[in-house]
Amino acid sequence: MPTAKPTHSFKTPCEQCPLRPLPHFREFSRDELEFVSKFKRGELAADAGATILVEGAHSAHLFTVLSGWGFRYKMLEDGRRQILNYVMPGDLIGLQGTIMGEMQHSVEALSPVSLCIFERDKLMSLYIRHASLAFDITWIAAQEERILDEHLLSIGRRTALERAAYLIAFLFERGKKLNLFNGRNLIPITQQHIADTLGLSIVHTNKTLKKLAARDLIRWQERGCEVLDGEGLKQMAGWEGLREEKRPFV
Amino acid sequence: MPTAKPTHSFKTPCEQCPLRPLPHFREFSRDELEFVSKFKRGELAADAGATILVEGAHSAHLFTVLSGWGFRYKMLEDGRRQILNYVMPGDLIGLQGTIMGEMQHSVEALSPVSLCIFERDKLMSLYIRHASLAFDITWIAAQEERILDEHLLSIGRRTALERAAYLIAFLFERGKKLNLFNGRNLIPITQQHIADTLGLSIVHTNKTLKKLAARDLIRWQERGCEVLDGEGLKQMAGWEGLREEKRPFV
DNA sequence: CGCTTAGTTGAGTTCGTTCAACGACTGTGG
DNA sequence: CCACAGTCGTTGAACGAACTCAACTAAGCG
Repeated sequence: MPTAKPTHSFKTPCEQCPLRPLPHFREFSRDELEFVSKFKRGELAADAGATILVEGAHSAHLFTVLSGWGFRYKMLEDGRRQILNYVMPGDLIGLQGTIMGEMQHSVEALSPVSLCIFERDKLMSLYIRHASLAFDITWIAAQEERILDEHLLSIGRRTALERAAYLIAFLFERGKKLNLFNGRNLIPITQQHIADTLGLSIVHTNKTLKKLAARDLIRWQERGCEVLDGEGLKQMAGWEGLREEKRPFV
Repeated sequence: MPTAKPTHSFKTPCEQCPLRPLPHFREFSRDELEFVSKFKRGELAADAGATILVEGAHSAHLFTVLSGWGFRYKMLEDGRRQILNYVMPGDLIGLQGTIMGEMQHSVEALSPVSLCIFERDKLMSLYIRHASLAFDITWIAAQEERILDEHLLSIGRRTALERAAYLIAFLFERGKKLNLFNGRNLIPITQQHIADTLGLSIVHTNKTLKKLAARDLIRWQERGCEVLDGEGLKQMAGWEGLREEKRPFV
């Protein structure tokens, strides 16, 4: 279990951020970009499987994901693990730790991940000097809350088959918006991750995924889940999909 | 199903807010109080069982709970309901709708509830003029996220007995901090609510609660759950409890 | 007094679990 | 280059948790 995280002092200026041109994100003023650029302290690269943040830690940093896939999770004493949500480019991580002291969940990289590092001490000055960015951070927190609401509904009230369909459709939609697929719609995830997200055992998860595959909705391939029919998955889950909306990020 | 909500133009000044003296909340400066008082537009009273906010609505308001118990929930097409969290004094409701347009969950009163009404249009001016209060709103959103994380862990990975113990211990701790109990530790909730929170059927919920009662952890009484041993519940759930920390509210 | 809501209990069924074993693939060291 | 261990996915069988169906009690209310 690699925990080390190579720190690069390498720093792409925010004005040239590869994320900003994506139609999924809102546009930023010169003024905002300039401030964020000063707020940014450096970059960090994590290998697949590396732990980015640990439950219980008092992180001095706040991160924005630049590229790659990861996930947030919590564990019980005896090792039972629950994946709470997935993190993708544009997502802010470590906000809880920054605002309230201690992290209460861990974050792990699913693929190689690169992150922007921000200084937690400067967050208050962002609130004072750039209300629009402060509002954005609240927006991001409220959005995360929405997603957690939907996950809760899913785990609590959907059947195993619906749950699996929902999760994969969800990851697929997010990945599409962020332009994360090149040709093949491959989500870099193992069945163990799916099981730990859905609150199912790995055996039953496997059998459930086989049912989705039998209906030609997905195909399991080389360390990942290939989505064949995103709409079919949404229909199976009874899920409306994500809202079409420009979102902010820091 | 009562949906009407009697609107009072009655308005307690924030400086005399009954919540502010509670040790659970942080202190506020004169300046902050003055601003919040102007931000407040009125009060609203909801009967037990009344719907305060509806999924899909574009609410023009933001509320802070002044007194009473309520809950947030989402429903699937076919009527399956998932309770996401409970709302209690000091909680902000309608933030999602305010920031992102449309509410994606409903809120219902569990007991008679009174609320402060805020104008959604003035939220931006709060961000511009009072960074500390803006930070507080982010704090509240991040706190809600934490609670949802814990609920997700609970539903996904705890057994039925652990889940039930966790939920009741959670409601009990929150109620205690807010001084909501007078003598008897009675949580105003039905077994149907518990079932819809835990993602269980009502029959199995009943049998699970009986087990907790058999261990003298709770007792079911006149329209509610009486807590006999909060520590025992936490232990049974393997839950650490809420952090001891002053929290903000608006 | 009947009607409704909330809680209780038993019986039978379904869904999901654990246990166990095995195949395919990857990376590593001798 | 092969042997070996480790991870990931797959499958069958037996068990257990949670569900549905159904019937019944008790309390509250018009």
